Amino acid sequence: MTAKTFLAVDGNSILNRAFYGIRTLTNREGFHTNAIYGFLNILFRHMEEDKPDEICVAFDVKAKTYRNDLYDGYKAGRKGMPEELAQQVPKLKELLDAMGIPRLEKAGLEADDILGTLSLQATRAGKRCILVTGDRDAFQLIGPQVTVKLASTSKTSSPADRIFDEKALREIYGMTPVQMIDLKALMGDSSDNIPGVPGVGEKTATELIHQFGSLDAIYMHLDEVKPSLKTKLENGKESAYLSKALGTIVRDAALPERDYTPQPVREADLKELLTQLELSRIAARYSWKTETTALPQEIQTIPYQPEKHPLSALDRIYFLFREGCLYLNYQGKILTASPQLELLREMAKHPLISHDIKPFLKLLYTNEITADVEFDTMLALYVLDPAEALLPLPEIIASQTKISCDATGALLHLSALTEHLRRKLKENAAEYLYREIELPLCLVLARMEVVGFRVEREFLEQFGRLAQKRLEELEQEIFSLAGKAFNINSPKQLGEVLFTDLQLPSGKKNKTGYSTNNETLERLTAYHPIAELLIQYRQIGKLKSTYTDGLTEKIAEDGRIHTIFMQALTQTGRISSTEPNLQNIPVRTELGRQLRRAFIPENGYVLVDADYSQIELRLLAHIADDRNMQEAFRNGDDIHTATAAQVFNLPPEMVQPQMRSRAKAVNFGIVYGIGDFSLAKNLHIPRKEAKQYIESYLATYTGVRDYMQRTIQEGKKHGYVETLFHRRRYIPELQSKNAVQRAFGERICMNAPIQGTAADIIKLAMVKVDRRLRREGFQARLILQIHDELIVEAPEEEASAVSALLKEEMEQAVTLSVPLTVDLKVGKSWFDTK
DNA sequence: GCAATCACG
DNA sequence: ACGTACGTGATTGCT
Repeated sequence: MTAKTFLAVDGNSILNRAFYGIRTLTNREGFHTNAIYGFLNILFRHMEEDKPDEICVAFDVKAKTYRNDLYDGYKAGRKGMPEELAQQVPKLKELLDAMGIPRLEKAGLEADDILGTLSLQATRAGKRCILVTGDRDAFQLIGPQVTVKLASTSKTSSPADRIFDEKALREIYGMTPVQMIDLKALMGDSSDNIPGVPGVGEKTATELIHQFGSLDAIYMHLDEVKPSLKTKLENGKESAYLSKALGTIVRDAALPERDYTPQPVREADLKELLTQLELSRIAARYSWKTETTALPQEIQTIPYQPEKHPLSALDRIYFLFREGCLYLNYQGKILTASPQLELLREMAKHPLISHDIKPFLKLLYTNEITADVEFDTMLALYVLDPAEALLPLPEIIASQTKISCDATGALLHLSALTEHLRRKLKENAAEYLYREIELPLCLVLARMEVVGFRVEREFLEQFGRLAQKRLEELEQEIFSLAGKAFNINSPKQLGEVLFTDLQLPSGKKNKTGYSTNNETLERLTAYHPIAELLIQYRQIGKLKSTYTDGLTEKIAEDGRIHTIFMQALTQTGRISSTEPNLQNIPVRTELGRQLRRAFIPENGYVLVDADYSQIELRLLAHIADDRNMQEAFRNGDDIHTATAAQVFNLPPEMVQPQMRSRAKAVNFGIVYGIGDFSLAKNLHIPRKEAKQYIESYLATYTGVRDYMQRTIQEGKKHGYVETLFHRRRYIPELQSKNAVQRAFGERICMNAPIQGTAADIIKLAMVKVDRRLRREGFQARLILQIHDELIVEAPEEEASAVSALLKEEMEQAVTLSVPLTVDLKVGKSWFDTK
């Protein structure tokens, strides 16, 4: 049986930290709640980290302590508690009582004396003791079974940085816990008005302790100290011993040894208190059904309703946030400023309008500032014409409003651009797409970026070392087969080795010479053993450079990778992921897939992975209105088998694996606007045969055939194609004089509405999933989207409820002529969600 | 800064 | 005669 864990919290110290560390927060009546909110979050965090068997929160009592009898200057000059904090203390005590958390206070004792005494009692009872405080004085209490955790309100520092034990003390200060008392006796502590020895600061005090070991020893060996210091020490002797008495935490106070096991929560009382204080985020941690709990105040999009709220232009803030610098249009004047907290809070009182607002939203989220987002011109333009959204702002303004301006002047014309885009959205019937999908999604993506994906650095590094070893072995074998050393990573040098030195049959050429890509190497395996080695070398080299090394560099202080989602980049409506790209982590090969073991959830959490099954083919069936294909999906058939059965005119049970895989290739190809040449290449079959497959396919799915014709016609007629939600893509290639370009344009006509509608749907699902997770008080949060797949990091106990929520919101996001189905997996790593 | 290569949906 | 399936991002070599 392992030792029990006892968690003792310095209530006053933590309350102070929380009060000064968290922005002002009040309920509607103006009662301050920031210290309570911060205190409870810190308490919860440590309870989750340490899972203590017993807990005690200690408070000071407003009374003289024996220290005031010793020295009437003790803590003199310290300001009294501000009223905003003082009012929160009794409420916090009520809350703790309702939560069943034991607390303790005793006249004449300070909270750290209670911690000192409790920690000694706990040690004697054979328990592990963890002290949570914001005060480094507690280091003197450290012992073999006693550790100190310094609390902070920031979520960024890792728990390990805040845990102090004997070893840490030795490494950081080179001292034992007891020596910390003497250190302070010498150097004093201005915050408690402890005098110490005048003229002796931290540096001298530390040297003295290191040299002599203790205060007593110093005074026994005063002659060994240089004269100037000796005088200071002699004069300050009384003060030093007084300081030592003041700075020594009491460990033998008369406290009854009672049971500090947490008691059952008094639900009704706690709920009432939290409702009164409007601490819905805290309430959300308790699994009540939320009939009355108000929505946590967060960043939200707000509608444009000029008839209801005739806002003047001055009510809104038009601004740009670029490279860490804020540019505001304030009453017609351009202000440049750094994003200071005060300014952010001031800005957040107004409806916000910007071009590319996501980086600013991340700033608000990290500083827990709430806001209303009214318009983002980049996102509006993106749904109207994705090719334009990333152009420099002055070019956008010029092309949209015929106003010419420079980069600074652009800010002055943001309102004109906004009004113009509002009209265009209406014209294109794209208001829903913009206001209910793209704009709210921006808030979701900002949060996902801030949260990040936890990664196990050790795993990646070990993987990298193994890869490096294997690469070196392969390199030697390759050089020996090639008969010389060369740069394997240079396609040019490799081509020379393969096609000149070794005289292997060259195949495809590219712009610069012979191709050495994987397809070529596969072909060469029939001629020379070097090909197989090169394939391996390339694969492992890729894993090492891009994934092992590349990802390790991107791990942030918090142990997580924070990708950036580009929301206005792709021409189809998909989002992309950069720095690093988390949407192309290997999965197709077994070796590469192992890397996913590095992607893990926070402790006590799991990953929930939900992916749409065949969403693009289902959308093809719906959009093309192909009754035959719809039938297969409605029956729940395996679509590739069903396709093979139809095309080869066989009953499904007679379909052979090779037939299914060919049907699968055709199904994929069709979505891209396939040609016989490419299908032939893909399947390694004669072009004629490929042509035959395509013809049979289109004869089977006549709805698809007609749709392909129709969408190309539409594209040529209007110059653009649209998704179900009216996301537009203009296709200038259709006007090209180059037949290859025109054919490309036609394939875009066929593919963009399908790929784009799939993007619209998963985006809508993300907005809905995120909204429900927060409304219903889950701790779970979205962390990644990979085109047809969502990954949520959820506390273990929420896993099943979150799975159900994901499935429901994703499958029901839209109603089509075919069902959408979602597959779910839960695991302790991304690898385990296969 | 481009081309080649390869990782993903 | 021509080139040949949609959408992305990161790394490497080379000019």
